[in-house]
Amino acid sequence: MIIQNSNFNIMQIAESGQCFRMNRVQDSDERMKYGVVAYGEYLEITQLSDDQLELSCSEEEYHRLWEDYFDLTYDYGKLVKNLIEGEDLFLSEAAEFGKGIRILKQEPYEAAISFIISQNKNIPAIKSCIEAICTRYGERKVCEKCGGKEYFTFPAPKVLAEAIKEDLRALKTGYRDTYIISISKAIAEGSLNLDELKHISFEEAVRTLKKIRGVGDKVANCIALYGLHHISGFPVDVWILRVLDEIYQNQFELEKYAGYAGIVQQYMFYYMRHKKGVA
DNA sequence: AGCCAGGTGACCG
DNA sequence: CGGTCACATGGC
Repeated sequence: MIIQNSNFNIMQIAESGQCFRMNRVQDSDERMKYGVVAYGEYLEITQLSDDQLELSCSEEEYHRLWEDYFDLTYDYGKLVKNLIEGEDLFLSEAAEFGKGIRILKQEPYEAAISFIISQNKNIPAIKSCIEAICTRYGERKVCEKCGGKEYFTFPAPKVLAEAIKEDLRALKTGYRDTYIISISKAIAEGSLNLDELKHISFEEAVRTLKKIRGVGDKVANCIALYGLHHISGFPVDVWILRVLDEIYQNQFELEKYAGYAGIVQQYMFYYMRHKKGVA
């Protein structure tokens, strides 16, 4: 099916470092086409033009799943316009440059494991590690609508709860192996429920998340932002540190963006990496 | 060949 | 609280 949206650029979303299972797939044309696995399903997205995309799903599946996943009921256009017209030159440029980015609503558990793995790894390494985990522990499925494309779902907590440390190590998790098993066990046995954290305040959610082994302030903010859709989340990684330091001399006023700081952060991250020639 | 990567926990004063 | 250090391992 085809959708219209002038703030939806699939290449920008895929390169924005918020999800790790969205990859470019070859198209007969030179068009940007990406595939993503989420919620046990596989979807291909083709950018037909600046404001038009083709999704490889039925309308039923779109309304049941992907419309929410891509946060398509939120008006990013209004926010982008305000930032572009605002006083802050860097943010104005960043919003203009990344105006097709949206904050995805990923599965909380997948976001948690993904960002626990992300620490001290670069994005390509994170992606290959997660893909290896899905191939080893996920469920194999085939997408008939996509020419019989084979894919692996993200494993359930109870599966990784019973994983062997050495097996995880073989998939390049490094010292994070025990973190992965620990959080998975907590969820599998019911002492931790990530979904519940969607319905409490952002601050309280972060406080709870930071009690998990391997989850510090940065990862907690990532889980809150990308897995719980607490868009007040403002993850500070090495790139955002550079922005805060080099652009704002550590005088950035986060309070100005209260309530949607996570979206601002995403434009900053994407733009700074571009300026430094990484992406 | 080293330094860096969407950091965290432990330990220190 | 703020500073330092080890951690496991691929990317570039």
